[in-house]
Formats: sequence, structure tokens, C-alpha cells
Amino acid sequence: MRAARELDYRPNALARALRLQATRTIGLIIPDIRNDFYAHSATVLQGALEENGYRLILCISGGDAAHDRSYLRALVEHRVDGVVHVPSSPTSTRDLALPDAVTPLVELLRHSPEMRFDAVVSDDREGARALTRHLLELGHRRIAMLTGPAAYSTTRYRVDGYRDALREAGLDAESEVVEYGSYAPASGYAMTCEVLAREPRPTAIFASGSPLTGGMLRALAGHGLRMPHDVSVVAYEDPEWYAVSTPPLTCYALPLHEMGRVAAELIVRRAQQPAGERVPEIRRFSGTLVVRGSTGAPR
Amino acid sequence: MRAARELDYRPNALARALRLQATRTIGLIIPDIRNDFYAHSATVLQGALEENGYRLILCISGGDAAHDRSYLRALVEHRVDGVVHVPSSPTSTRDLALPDAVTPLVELLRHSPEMRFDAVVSDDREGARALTRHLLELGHRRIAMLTGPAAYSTTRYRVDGYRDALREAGLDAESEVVEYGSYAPASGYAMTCEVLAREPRPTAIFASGSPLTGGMLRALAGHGLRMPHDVSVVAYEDPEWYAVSTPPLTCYALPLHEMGRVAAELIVRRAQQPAGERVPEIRRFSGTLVVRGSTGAPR
DNA sequence: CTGAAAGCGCTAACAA
DNA sequence: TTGTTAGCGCTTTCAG
Repeated sequence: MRAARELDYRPNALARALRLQATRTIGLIIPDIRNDFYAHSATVLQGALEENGYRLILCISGGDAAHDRSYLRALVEHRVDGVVHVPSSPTSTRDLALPDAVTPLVELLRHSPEMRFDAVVSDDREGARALTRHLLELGHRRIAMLTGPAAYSTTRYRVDGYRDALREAGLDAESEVVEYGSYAPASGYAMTCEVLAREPRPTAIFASGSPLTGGMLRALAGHGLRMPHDVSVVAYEDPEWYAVSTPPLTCYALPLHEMGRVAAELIVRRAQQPAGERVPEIRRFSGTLVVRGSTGAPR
Repeated sequence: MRAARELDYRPNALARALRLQATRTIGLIIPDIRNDFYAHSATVLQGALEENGYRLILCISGGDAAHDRSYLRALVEHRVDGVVHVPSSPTSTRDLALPDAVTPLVELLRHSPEMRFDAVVSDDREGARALTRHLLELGHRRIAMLTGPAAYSTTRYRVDGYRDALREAGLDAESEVVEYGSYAPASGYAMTCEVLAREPRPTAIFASGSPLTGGMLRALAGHGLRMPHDVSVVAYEDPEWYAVSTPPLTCYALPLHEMGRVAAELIVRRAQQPAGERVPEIRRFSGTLVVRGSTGAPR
């Protein structure tokens, strides 16, 4: 031991992992670290993994399916014990994530259409329904929904929930205003301008993603519209800045903490389980409607 | 090749790295992924490294020096080719980062007091001076500064810059209002309440970190104060939400893109250089004052 | 050009 | 208890 200290010996984790056939490392692939939704999930997941004696390698795919696949491959080659994946698109996981599934994979927040993997997601349909119903109860009848790409499972579920609520209120397809774009701020801006030009103009907007919300707010300010007086606004998820925005935003807050913990548990369990014989497990979490200052009765 | 494809062969990156004595991987340690300052830097750094054929392992220290050291050790044991480090405290790097410096290390955004390593930082003193001078030119004479821990080099430089500006304007130490806390939102909230209780009440506030700024805005709203009418506000750095805040925040924007690129260049160069014989290189970058709606003449 | 072998640093099994 | 050795999967060198 003294010799080790004197020589400043560092065990070689590579050789160790090679010998043990286990790295005690989990890879996480997220589309964008600057999105609070993902950043928060990553933080929570890292904490939960640490408690189980696992390390986290974080990869940022930039929302690009090719990057997604390339990182997935890199992680497999680095022999991580498992991968947690927030898919950028429904095709990201296809092909990859081997048929014999050597490396276990858990999908977080979104899941790929095949549902071949464990998934930890929010109940998007229920959440969108709750937000829309809140607006309907305030008296809004013309509600525009701003969403990301239709290819995302999250987008589809949220649109479904929006429709559910309209239908329950006795509104038909005529009154639906759904704008598909991307979750980028610029897209939120453009979609907002688009729906504001519609006749009759919507009295409320449902923003279904936080970066998009930023663009929407800028567009509303640009049109000189004030919330909730001129237009009511609700948003999915609850990044910190929603509460300090003026006015604070009504939203649907997800139990990200719990979801991260469960994802960690799942992937650790799979990592210690013999491969094969895995029955995919889907865990769906409900959030809570947080009513703040951005919603009110229509003018 | 066909056999490889049929067997779904995956090269073992561990064995490869063990043999080659190089992982083509750089570790990045940041205090908090949810802080846009760090998140943006990480994104930029990852992109720049990728162009050089390097991978990024991201570690989140939670602003805790013990975590910092533990991750630093883990990265060294994983034989990363280099580490980029945003120190959580001045003591993080001490002891670790070996005397004979096997693994090269570049400090980003902040640097440790010994300056034994390469560092890529912003010119905090100049930036704080520019923001303070902007407020002075608008006529403010009582400017409160809200900062993080005095132990951070960034904090110290920013306070120095604030003092420089006051002194240049002929104000003495009497007119300084500096509040030390942490960069957490809750701390921003508390510090704001604190300085608002001072007599005479400051007419302007300088928030020296973005999570802190969120707390400050909430406190101002809680006191029913409006910007820039009741109080002017400036902030260091320019996360996206400053521009969509109401009103948009006057701030000092850093060339994060360039800084990330330079950090990547430095660490890649060091990684390919034989150990020893390294003369630490400090690169300091100036930002730009972005004047927006949160600042005006005092009432 | 193809094939065999050594060795990167570690752990686990086995021998002394 | 202490010491030796095989082998994880790769690359590189050297022999055929």
C-alpha cells in the first residue's frame, strides 16, 4: 500500500472492466442538454445510479437520429452495462439495439413504436387532456395546440389528449387547431404567428414543449398580447423558469424525480439480469396540473 | 466481414483502449447541467471534440468539491486522454491532478488559484465593470451586487470589476452593496429580499449568475417592483431565457462558442503532447454588453 | 500476403 | 497466507 501511494498508482479501470466483463457504467443519450426537461432527468438519473454504485456517461445527440445511433453503437462498444435512451425519433432505436439484445436498454420520456424495450414515460394523453380541460372550464372554445413532430410518440399522445378533452366538451373536429412543427424556440415563434393569423383567432394556446414555449412567449409579446387578458396559455412540463415568467405559466408538472429513480432501478435490474428472457415493461406516470397566472377566462 | 456481420460483431472499445493506451475520450466535469451557462459550454465542447475525433464523457459534480475530486479520479482511472474541468471550488483540483500530471487538464470558466493548468475563462472583471458602468451611466448611484461564494475566482473577479467601475465614477467603499450567497435560485431570492431592506434602497441590482437571477426576479415580483421603472437589473452571462423574460434582461454575453472551441483545441493538443513540459496557458475572453429592457434611469 | 504470438493491466482460480 | 498463472479482446510485430 505504501508503495502504491508513493508511486501514485491508479488502477486501470479499462483492464478491470475487460477482465470483469462489467463496467458498472450506464450510458444516457438525450437530445439536448439545454432543455430543462432532459437536463433535469439526467441529473435525477445520475443521482439514482450513483446510489446503486453505477456511473453515468452522458451523450448529447442533438435530436438527430443518426447521432442517436452512433452514440448507441459507441456505448455498446464501450461495453456499458446498460443504456437509458430518450429517443430523438421513432427510428433511432430500430436496427441498433441488437436482436439478441446484449446491452439492456430503457427508453425514457418517449418510447419507440415497437415497444420492444422497457420504458419510463409520462401519461402524455392524460396530461394534455387535463391542460385542455382546464382551458375549457375557463370558457375557452377556440384553443390552439402547438406541438413538435408528429413522429414523436409524445406528440401523438398529447394531441390525442387534447382531442379527448374537446370531444368531452362537445366540440367537434372543426374547432381543433393543431400546429405541428419542432420543439425548437424558432418553431414555437413561427407556429404562434401562424395560429394568431387564423380566423377566428384562438383565445388560448397550449404549448406542448418548453423550448417551443419560449418562442411562443416572444411571439405573443411581439404581437402586444398580454396573458391572460388577451390570450390564455398553458404548457406541458414545468421547467423552473415557468414559475418566474411574467405571468407565471399554468402547466402540467411531471414527477421527473420519481421517473428518474424508476428508470435507474429498471436499468440496474436489467444489467444484473441474464440477457434474453426480458419482457418489456412500460411504466407510465401521471403529473399534476399547476394553475398559475397565465390562464383566465376569455375576454 | 460477412462473418462479422452475421455474428453481429462489436469491437470491444475497452480492449482496444487497453492495447492502444489511448481512449480518444475527454472527460468534462461541470457543477450543474441545468445551468444554461454550463449546459451550453458542454454542448459546444462536445461538438468541437467530435470534429477532432474525440468523445465526451460528462460528469455532473453538483457543485460539490468532494464529487469533483471523485469524478476526477474516476476519469483518470478510466484513462481518458484529458479532462476539462469547471471547478466547483478552489480546492477541487488540489491534491488530485497528479504532480507529474499524467492526464492533462484544462480548466473552463473558472480557474483554481494555483493556475497550474491551462484555463479558458471569461474576462469577469471587465464584464462586471461594463455592466456596472452601464448602470452608472444611466444615473444609478446605489447598485447592489448579488454574487455566489467568495471562494470562486469568478466571484472575486466580478466583485473587483464592480468596484473598479464604482471607483472610476468617484464612488467610495460606502456605496458598495455586495451580497455573497450561492448561485442557487433560493439564494438569489434571499439576497434580493436582503438588499431591498437596506436603507437607502438600491435603485439597481447586478445579478452575477443565471440561476440566482431567477430567484431575484421572483423576489422583485413578490415585492411588486417593476423593471426598469422601480429597479434596474443587469445580469452576467446570457442564457436564452433572458431575452424572453419580461422585460428582456440587460446582460453581458460571453463568446461561449469560441471558448468551447478553444478549450477543445487545448485539451486535444495536450492529449497528443508528451506529458511534462507543459507551460500553463490562460486564455481570457471578453464578452459584449447587451442592453435590453431591464435597465433605465433611476426614478 | 497470411498467421502466430506477445502483451496492455487486471482478477480469479489454483498451488504452494 | 502468499505467489503464480491464465485469459478478458484487442493491436502490432515478426515469422513463414
